[in-house]
Amino acid sequence: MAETGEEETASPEASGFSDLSDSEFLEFLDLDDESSASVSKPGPSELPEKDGKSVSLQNWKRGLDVSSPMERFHLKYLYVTDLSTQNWCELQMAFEKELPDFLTPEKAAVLDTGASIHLARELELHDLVTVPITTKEDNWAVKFLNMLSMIPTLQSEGCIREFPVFGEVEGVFLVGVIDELHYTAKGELELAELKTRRRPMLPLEAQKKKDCFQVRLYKFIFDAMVQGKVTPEILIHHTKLCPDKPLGPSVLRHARQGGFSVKSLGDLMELVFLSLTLSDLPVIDILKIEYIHQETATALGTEIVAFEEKEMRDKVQHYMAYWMGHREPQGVDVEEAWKCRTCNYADICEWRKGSGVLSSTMEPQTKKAK
DNA sequence: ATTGCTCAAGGG
Repeated sequence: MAETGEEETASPEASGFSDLSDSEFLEFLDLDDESSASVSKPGPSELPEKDGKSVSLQNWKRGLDVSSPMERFHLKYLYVTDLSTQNWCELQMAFEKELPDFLTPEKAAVLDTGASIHLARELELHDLVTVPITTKEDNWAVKFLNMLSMIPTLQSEGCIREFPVFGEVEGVFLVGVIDELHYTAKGELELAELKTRRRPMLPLEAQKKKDCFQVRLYKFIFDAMVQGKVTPEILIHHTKLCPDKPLGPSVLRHARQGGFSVKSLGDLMELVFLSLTLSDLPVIDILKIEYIHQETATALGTEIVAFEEKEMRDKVQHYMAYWMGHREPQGVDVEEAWKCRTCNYADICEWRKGSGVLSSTMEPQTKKAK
């Protein structure tokens, strides 16, 4: 299985030895956080609100007019986990998108351990090969090549891990990765999502809710893909990929080694589309979440999740209304205010002050005029 | 140039 490795082409003096060998195994995935230091924040802080008149003088160049979060954050698409984070707390997710996140070391360590466990599981099934890439086209090409190698495995009822999914949902393009797909003894296609936990305890209800939402969304997107609803045109429209842009040499080499004679990204997209729709892949029958303890790998619990498409779609629609700029972001309900205790943005968040608890107790007798 | 723009999930 191929894994993309970023290559610095921007700095001319580093052109010599920056290549990663394309057969390098990924032994350490520790991403250096130093790159986040150079994030330039497009200051959304100083928008002059003026007097409410529509600022729609069409030829004002800069986006002074109101824009959706998708535009403000310069997003062409969202990750599935963006929406599950949004399920946890919409405001926290919004803060994370606009401020470079400052994870505490403890939190980072838990995430890191989780990532390692997931990587170890993936390595049980196949080796990883690093393919140097320089463009987003290369990156998607590698993703497609991985899919092309996994689909036949799935078709012959094998087990695959880290399967990419993408598609348009409620007008917004979503990109994600399914942990694992396999068939049960009864021949049903089962999605298995692994969640590792720092403490050997069952997850709280709020955690389960979020995880259930995540796997339902995966099924929704995967099903749409095998049903031919996700076309190359839709993909290109949202991602602005250039199907004719030449692919990097390492990607082309990797494709050839995989037995795919493709010249362009467009070729690959067609191939993936055909493979997805002509392989007789079923929709996902069963959604399963497994919780295990990080340190001991002890099983903590297994959830079989009902699809409940209607509820899931209503939720997505509500979330997308935020992303499209149709409504303001919301914080958690009072009964979930405990989430704020571990939130990095609690001190700059205005939600708790303005919501429920106070406003109801602060107007005691104004209504009792009889 | 008026310039540009994404590896997803990782856990609570």
